[in-house]
Amino acid sequence: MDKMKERKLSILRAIIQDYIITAEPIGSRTIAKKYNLGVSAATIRNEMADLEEMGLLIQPHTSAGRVPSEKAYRLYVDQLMQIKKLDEIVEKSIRDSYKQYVEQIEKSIELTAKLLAQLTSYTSLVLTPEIRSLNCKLVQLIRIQDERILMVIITKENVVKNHEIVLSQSVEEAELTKLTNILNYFIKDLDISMINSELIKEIDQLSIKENQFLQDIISNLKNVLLDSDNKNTLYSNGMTNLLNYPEFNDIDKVKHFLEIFQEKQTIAELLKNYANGTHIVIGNENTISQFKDCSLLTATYQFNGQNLGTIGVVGPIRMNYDHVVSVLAFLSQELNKQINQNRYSKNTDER
Amino acid sequence: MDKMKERKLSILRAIIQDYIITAEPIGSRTIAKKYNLGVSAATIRNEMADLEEMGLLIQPHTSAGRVPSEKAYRLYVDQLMQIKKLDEIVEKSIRDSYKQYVEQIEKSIELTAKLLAQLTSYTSLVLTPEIRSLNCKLVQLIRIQDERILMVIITKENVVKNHEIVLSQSVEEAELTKLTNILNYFIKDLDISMINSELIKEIDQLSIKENQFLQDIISNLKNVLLDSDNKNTLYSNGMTNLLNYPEFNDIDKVKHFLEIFQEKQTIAELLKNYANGTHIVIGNENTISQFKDCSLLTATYQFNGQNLGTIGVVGPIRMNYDHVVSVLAFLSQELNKQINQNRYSKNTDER
DNA sequence: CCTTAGCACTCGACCTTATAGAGTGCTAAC
DNA sequence: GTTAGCACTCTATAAGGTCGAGTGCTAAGG
Repeated sequence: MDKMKERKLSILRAIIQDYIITAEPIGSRTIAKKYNLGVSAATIRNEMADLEEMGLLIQPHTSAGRVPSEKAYRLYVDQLMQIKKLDEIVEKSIRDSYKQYVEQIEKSIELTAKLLAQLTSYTSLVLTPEIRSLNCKLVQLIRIQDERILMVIITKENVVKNHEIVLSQSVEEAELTKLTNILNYFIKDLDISMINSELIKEIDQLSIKENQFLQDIISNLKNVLLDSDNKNTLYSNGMTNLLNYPEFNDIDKVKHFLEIFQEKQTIAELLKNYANGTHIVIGNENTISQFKDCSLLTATYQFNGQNLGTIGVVGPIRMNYDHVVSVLAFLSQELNKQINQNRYSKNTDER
Repeated sequence: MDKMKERKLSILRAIIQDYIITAEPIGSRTIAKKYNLGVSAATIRNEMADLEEMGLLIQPHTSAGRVPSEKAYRLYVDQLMQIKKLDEIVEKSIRDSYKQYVEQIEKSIELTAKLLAQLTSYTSLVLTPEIRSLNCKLVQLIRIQDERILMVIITKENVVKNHEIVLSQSVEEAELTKLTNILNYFIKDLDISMINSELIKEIDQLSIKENQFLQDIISNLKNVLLDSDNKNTLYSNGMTNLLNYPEFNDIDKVKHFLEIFQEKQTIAELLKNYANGTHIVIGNENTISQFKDCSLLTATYQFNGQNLGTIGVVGPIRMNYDHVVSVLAFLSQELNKQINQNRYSKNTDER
């Protein structure tokens, strides 16, 4: 009984692996010949009929071979696949490419998107850290012109964010310096959630005008940190990679798929649902209609143990899951190293 | 003689305008019926034969109608087309959308890309200002950590640019403030080309350490202003729009076309060739192979009379030239207003 | 001499039909 | 339980046929 089941699984695995490569329905003969399972095509045929009954295989039509169902892929990724380590040479070359961007988070993240697409031949999705999840290290106010000022926010993770503010009245250079100092005195190392009205009260001893400025600025700061416009952005690469796969031979499908990439915010929102651990989302398990014909694999990267963002790959359901999982694991690990190295040294021990 | 030529041109215009809409070879009957030229199909047939001999029309095969050649489009845009003003209502709604981003150059430019794509149903290309062409108003140095500092550059046009610098040794807060002041004293209102070694000599009276910092910073500043990595970036919108047109029904064409959009720098370089006035580049007149099947229309936007960047539209050769020209003209004009308004008021009168 | 109606001709688009072959399910023998 | 054999199914591909839009040419008319 168990042995039989074993054989069924072997056959299923063979079919899936073959289909991932060929994208064409697999017949019993093919399996019997290519994979040495020690049984004849007829036996395999019987097993395949069983597997079909179990909802794991689908026959496009009577006289065609069989194709794995989404349920089969689910089974495959949960139980059947064996993840291999990446090639040493590949790993080395990846590490080398990261080296050129040491300490440059943004660049490293962008690179990750490029590498993901290159290494998998699918489409990569990489979410940048959401600034609300970070901790302010420093806020600098710079006078642009009259009542327009630039607010530069630097987080502990050394992520930099600019934001222009228009105040209700003109501000002088000296005043701004003072405001910057006050702001930093209170804000330094604070979590966003602690920047609240109490803070404003604490600084009531300032002149009315300065107080007004500060309120303006703080409300802007909160907006930057919390608002939609400044949410995490998405890097994506290799959109055209998918056009190489026969499942995207249909122009309408391509259009439907590419359109979602015009609205990157939607994808960003989606990825945020997978903000911890790794996920494999197959076909109709996807909530976004554009991804119903695709599979999405995700992993995350961290700073100081805290999740910063999600990296992922979209491809056809007939995806090389083993390989993508390896690539994601390795890249997320390298990106972690890249972000975390040397950062504990001085300023970030307290908390 | 001249009258005959007149009729030929009318027929050609009719064919082109019809083909722009239908994308199908036009027969003599169609022209005779749809466009009241007062002559019979037979006459038109004769004229069409002439036009073909002149290289202005092409017959896909013997028993098909005729299609305009690229030469015909060239003639059309040079002599035949009549540009109409945009609809008042449309113009108003465009102006309204700009209003939300008053004084925010970057946002306004992004909006322009979006509007261009929406209004034309083609793909838009919008180049941001190249910072080298701008004039520094202010440079602010912010200490991130140890020897890492952030350089924020603000130009007269209020374009903001960040750049991280790693110095050869650690720097203190106070030192950095001093350096910022020195830098600004010299740099203010200077054209990039004037930030040179002479400047460095002028400040030789500083301590060796500070001098070293300053040299580091200035060389970095020059890099930002001149280097490839900081060249103008490209906004693009409506890439999928083109998939609606029958000339892009071929997956391979789509792939070929979309691939160039992965390498935006190439397109940016291309657009820089059209940095003044308006241009219409038809089909094989394009230097980029990906655009050989397309036409590219460009215009520019200015600050204080100086060209800042290029805006453009790519679409099928069978493009609605009249309309695109109108849209480009209007948007470039509105973008100009948006950028130039209120900016002369205070700081930018000298020069 | 230019214009136009008439007509035979051309050729791709599309539909129909025929054929080949991959793959199946079933049966009977091992 | 496994396997060889075989009739059957169904798609993909090719081949042939028809239709119609559009042409070029000719000859008649203003």
